[in-house]
Amino acid sequence: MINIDLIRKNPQELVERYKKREKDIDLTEILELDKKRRATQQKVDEKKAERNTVSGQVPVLKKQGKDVAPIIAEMKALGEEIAVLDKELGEISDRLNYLLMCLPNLPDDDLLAGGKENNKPIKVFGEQPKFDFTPKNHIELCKDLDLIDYERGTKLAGNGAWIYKGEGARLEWALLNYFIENHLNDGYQFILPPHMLGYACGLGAGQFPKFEDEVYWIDKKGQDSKFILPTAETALVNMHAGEIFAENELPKKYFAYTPCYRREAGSYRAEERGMIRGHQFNKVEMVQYCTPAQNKQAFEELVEKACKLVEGLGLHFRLEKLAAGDCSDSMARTYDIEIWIPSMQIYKEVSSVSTANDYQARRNNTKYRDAKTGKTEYVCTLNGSGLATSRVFVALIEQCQNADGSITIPVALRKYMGGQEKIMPKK
RNA sequence: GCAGAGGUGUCCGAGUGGUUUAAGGUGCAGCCCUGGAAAGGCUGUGUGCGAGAAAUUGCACCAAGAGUUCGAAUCUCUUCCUCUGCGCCA
Repeated sequence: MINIDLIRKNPQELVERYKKREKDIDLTEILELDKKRRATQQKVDEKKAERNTVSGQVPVLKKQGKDVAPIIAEMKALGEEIAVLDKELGEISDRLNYLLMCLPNLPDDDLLAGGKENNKPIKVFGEQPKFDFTPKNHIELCKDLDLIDYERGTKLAGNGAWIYKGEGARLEWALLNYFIENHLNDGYQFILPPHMLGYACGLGAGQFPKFEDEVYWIDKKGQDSKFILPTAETALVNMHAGEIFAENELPKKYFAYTPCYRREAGSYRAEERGMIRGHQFNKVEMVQYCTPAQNKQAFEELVEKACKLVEGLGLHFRLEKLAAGDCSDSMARTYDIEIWIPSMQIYKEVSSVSTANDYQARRNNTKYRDAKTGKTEYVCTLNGSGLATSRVFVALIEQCQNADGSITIPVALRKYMGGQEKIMPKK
């Protein structure tokens, strides 16, 4: 959520800043409603103040033997006036709040304007592998090595579902273990959150109302229902909703493993077969809560951690700074890690590291108490995948394949696979 | 899922319609006392939305929402959660 003071003070400047996101935002209704809300509240407050004082005197007057009937009648009329105004105030506030909840985050100043086309590679790690044989794509490899069963996955759960089996399951699990151990070593706290979350979590993370139709609802869509999380961020970023941290508790560093469940409605394309995009994929997610002063360093730390994980697998990838329009609506700044998929001749996102600044904290009311001033301020929340396994899996088996059809397991994963060095084709 | 008991501030806990600061304690902060500390004493002590240059001040908040009433922590309804017991458990 955007600080409404900023909107009051300089709406035109905000409109300009949103243009970097290629969004035309009209703030006039918000400004009008805000004015109206304050005026109405003032009226209601005055009338309530009157009712409080007058009603409070009733028992006193009664004791003195005075006739209170006229006062009660008067207050009844006043009460009806209050009810009308209160209802009006409620409607104004609801609408205003809804509009504020729909406003995207402000992009950080140093971001380039525009969309995807203005994303900027910052650093390239490793080199594109050269093959002196005809490399297979990951679907062929998974079938020949019997790692993934696509047909039966579809039989069980339809399009966009697959089954990890045998060494495939083991490789996936090894990746998760490798990530987890890394985060533990860096002092992050391991969280296994519930997968079914209440509506407030989606709203607090900034995913609702916009993405209400992109998640799976348990029962029915709506505020009194639950949805299955599309990323562990949704859970992690709401754990401290409504709480006030002491400044010395920050930064707070968490990571969680969960599958991520997404409808991905209408987003499939022919080239995204296999495990490039599925309704369920595994991910380890990192989240930090920190003060605004710690924000920059926390962001760099998360980027570095994500890079280190891919680097440790010896895979070729690049780090990209996203242009304002390509950052998701809740985020002020995002760096993507994109991994090389040889068969597609393209880099695909395996991690997205972002800071929301105080945008999410304002939505779910997460604060800290400044040690010097004693005042409460909103925290900053940051998140980064560390990492999403399904695409790392794809890149890994494609980049590490050999002429004989086997794949070489990265050294970092071997201890999670009983020391095994290669996965050999069956036959 | 059924039945009973609950949900009050940092925490403990009183409060079952009214003299309006939600008692009292505890914790925390400041001050007094002390050579220093403990004990003791005094003062202060939440969040949100408004008004005001500021001091200050209005409203709201006793799990959440709705209702009854001149007036609700207190009464009614709905929902959520916790505890105890029973039931269910692929």
